Amino acid sequence: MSPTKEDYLKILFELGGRTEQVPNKEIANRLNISPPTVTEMMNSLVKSGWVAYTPYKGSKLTREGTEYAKKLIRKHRLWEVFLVKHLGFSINEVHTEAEMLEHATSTILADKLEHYLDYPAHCPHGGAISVEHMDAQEVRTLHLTEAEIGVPVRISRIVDDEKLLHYFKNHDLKIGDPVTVTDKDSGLDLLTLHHGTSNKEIQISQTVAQYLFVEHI
Amino acid sequence: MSPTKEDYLKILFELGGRTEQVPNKEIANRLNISPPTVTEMMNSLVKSGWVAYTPYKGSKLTREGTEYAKKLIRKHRLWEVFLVKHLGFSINEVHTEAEMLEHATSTILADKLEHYLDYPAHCPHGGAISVEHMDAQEVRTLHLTEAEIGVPVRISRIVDDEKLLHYFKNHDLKIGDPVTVTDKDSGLDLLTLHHGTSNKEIQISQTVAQYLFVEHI
DNA sequence: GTTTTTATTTAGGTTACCCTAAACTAATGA
DNA sequence: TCATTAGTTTAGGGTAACCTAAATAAAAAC
Ligand SMILES: [Mn+2]
Ligand SMILES: [Mn+2]
Ligand SMILES: [Mn+2]
Ligand SMILES: [Mn+2]
Repeated sequence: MSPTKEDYLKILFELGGRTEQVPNKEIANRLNISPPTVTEMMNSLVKSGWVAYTPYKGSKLTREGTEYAKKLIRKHRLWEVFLVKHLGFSINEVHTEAEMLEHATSTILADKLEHYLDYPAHCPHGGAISVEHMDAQEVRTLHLTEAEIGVPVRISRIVDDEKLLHYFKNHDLKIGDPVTVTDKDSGLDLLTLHHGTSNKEIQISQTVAQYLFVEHI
Repeated sequence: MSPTKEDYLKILFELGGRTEQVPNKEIANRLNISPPTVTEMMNSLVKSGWVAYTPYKGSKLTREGTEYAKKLIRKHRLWEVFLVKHLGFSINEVHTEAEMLEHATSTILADKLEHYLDYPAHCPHGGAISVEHMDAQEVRTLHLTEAEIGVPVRISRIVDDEKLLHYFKNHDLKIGDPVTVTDKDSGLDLLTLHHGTSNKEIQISQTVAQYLFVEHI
């Protein structure tokens, strides 16, 4: 498996490809490549058994594809922990580094690294590290946009994208913070929430709020 | 620069390409690729300024090529130190892992890793890590085959190749050991040496002894 | 229920990195 | 010096991973 193909599987996983069919365009957007390239690659991934692809509908990961993606994400997150905890990188910097290291990591290396890090449960962005816990986290957490108004929740995960991380930092939102959604305005694409620790009112875009995951307290 | 091209530069460096012209065949042998592929790649490396190539004669690294190779080797060796000292890999295992990690390492990452490791002077195989010390080590050390008979020397570096490391381990030779060459037989390709610590006599092949570096005590 | 728009695929093309077979150059040695 | 051999290059070809332009299918709008 080439780094390129590994990244396709990972993106597919992140876009919900283990349960739903992901349209080509979403993959193309995420990876900044042209749609025909995605079609071509999906056919190739089908041939090697990682993906089930229905023309004009989209792609789903096979069981093998899902397993592969999870293992890759585990490596990615282990490196992130190492980079932040031991090398002193900031949370916003680690994604790019881990994006490369993940492809250069054997299973043995990942195992030894995990042992060395003392089996951390989450990456700096709140993502579950162990392959077994990834599904559980998926079930337990919900997008901030899905949280009911008035029900207190806790921020548990932030999708690790450079721009998003900056946006959330600028709005003083971080993992562990207790928040309560007080208003959702779809027309203005605005989500208003009450921030538990600072006791302040924060307004963020609903589009961006999709990438903030919370769980019930 | 692709991992492939980076490895070409590194091999060129290891084969003496910063001072002498390295013939295509040697590169082809080392990388297990066909000679025509090497010709093609050398032309490409010339175009980007890393290599000076004389058809039918061989390739030399330019100043820029040499610098690039050294930086890559530094990354390789830093990872080796990390893998052995912190993750508990054996000296024989680390080369393959580092061979991949080196290409996934930004300068910032290398710098932070070096700091974290507390600026080690050598990799587990005795190779100098700092770019400044690489040249000095090159000047100071000599191939075991070049050591004069009767003059005591110390093993300071072993070329990190899986098979070679096994060979040396099987013959109870490791970095730091004081040895004295007692006989060299070119016909039989044999080199006899007296091992200072164990007080035993050891016989190894001269071909292989080329990959053992020593310095005067 | 057409028409228009959007998404996807097909067709054809490029570059990087690999190959084998054949031609050629350079070194060796009779 | 001329023939053999070893090393290198040229010629031609393949796959992976990208692209644009054009054709086609599906969804949305009228
Ligand atoms: Mn990646
Ligand atoms: Mn993360
Ligand atoms: Mn390498
Ligand atoms: Mn080494």
